Amino acid sequence: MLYSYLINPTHASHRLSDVAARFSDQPLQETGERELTEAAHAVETLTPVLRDDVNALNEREVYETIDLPLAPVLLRMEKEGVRIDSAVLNSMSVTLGAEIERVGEEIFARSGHRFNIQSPRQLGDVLFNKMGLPRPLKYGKGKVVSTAQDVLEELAAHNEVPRMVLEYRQLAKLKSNYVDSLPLLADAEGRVHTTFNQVGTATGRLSSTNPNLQNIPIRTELGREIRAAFIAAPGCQLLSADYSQIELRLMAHFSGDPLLTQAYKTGQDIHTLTASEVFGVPAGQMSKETRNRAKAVNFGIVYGISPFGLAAQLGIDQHEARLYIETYFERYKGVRAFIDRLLDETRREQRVKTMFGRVRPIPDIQSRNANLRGFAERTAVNTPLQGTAADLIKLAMIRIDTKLADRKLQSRMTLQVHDELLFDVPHAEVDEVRELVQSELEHVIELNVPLVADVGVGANWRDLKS
DNA sequence: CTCCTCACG
DNA sequence: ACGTACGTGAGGAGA
Repeated sequence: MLYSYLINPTHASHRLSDVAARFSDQPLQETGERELTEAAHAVETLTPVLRDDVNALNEREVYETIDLPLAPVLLRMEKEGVRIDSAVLNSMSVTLGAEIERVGEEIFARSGHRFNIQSPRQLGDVLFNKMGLPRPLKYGKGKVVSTAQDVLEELAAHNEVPRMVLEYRQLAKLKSNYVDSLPLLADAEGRVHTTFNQVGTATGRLSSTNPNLQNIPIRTELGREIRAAFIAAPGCQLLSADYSQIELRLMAHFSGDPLLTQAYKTGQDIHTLTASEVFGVPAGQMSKETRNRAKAVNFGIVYGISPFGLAAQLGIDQHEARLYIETYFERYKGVRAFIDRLLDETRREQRVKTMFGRVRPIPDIQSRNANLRGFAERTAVNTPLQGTAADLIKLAMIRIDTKLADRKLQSRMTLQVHDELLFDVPHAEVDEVRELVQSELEHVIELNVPLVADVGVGANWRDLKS
């Protein structure tokens, strides 16, 4: 919100916003005199308007203590870049290309048709018309029958082709999005330089473009191979520090819920606790599966839970999901009370705020359209959590940047991935910087529960050891 | 250009 | 009855 009022095209003239967009996305060396003149004019014209907006929304605090001092930090991170091993990626490209070819031929053979697997329209035609696989009931609404992941996973029970399509898609995605594109963007030192957009999200998070370095794979083994190609600078180690469950800890802090607060104060496993409370399974004899279902419930709380969403996530029916949610709120009474208060305030004010006063308008909270209102309510719950987490890591980044400079350290902060920071750290500085970064993250502000940051160090972004 | 899909937190 | 989990960005298809 802050930045949407700062630079958002919808709030400025198209001409000026175009200039601002072009300017912000371009290296200074490649910016000509004419563009600089236009940019200067844009700044001169926009400044008084935007300053008034910031004042009107009482966003001076968040602007002056967080977003303004963060800007030069982000600039340094962009210029520093992240080192990649292009040889590793180029070799992966060859392997992936062969795999894609092989799986593609297999799909053609098993389905009995040759078609463009990457076309959802052609794929849907083959699966549902030509092969006669069961059309998903709930996804028949649009023009094209959905062939999204969850649909194909359902179909995998009936036929082997959907599973092969999912594999094909995974391989194609990794190849085109990361393996083939990143080496093209590396500079002479093998470093890639993202652009952080500080003024593009609704919650106050950063985003990362050209390339997006905030969505580098990690969740699958094959994806993690790509992370291994992100390597330390010569003479350095990579150091990564990430917050543990910061949004749920903020829920504990904001709500003051006794059970949640006590759990974090005593270092309990929160997903195991939720599983015991909601599913009634004793912590001692709990399966991974049960804990994972509880983890989905906890995620749901942060997202602004709904029976529909939880049901879809867990693959259960909505009535069962509703029971889980009711049980959750009976156990975590303070969480329910907090959400009730928050929604009341949002209905009155038609906006939510983060801990540092970052504002997001939620006009749809008053809508007579239940669908829009539902969106608005979930947004109202999620934004203070996601947005405050964004405030906190930004503040920590500013302080870390200052301390690294004050102590004349050669370590460099290179990336932010929402709840994680990445650094290039000379071997001799590892112990000191590990301590510095962890401490700044964990003590960035005092809450009524501890903030916990985990730190890992290694030669690449995949093989980190605490 | 929009839509679909899927990578991340 | 309806129908979405919150927040992003990128590549490919198809118009």
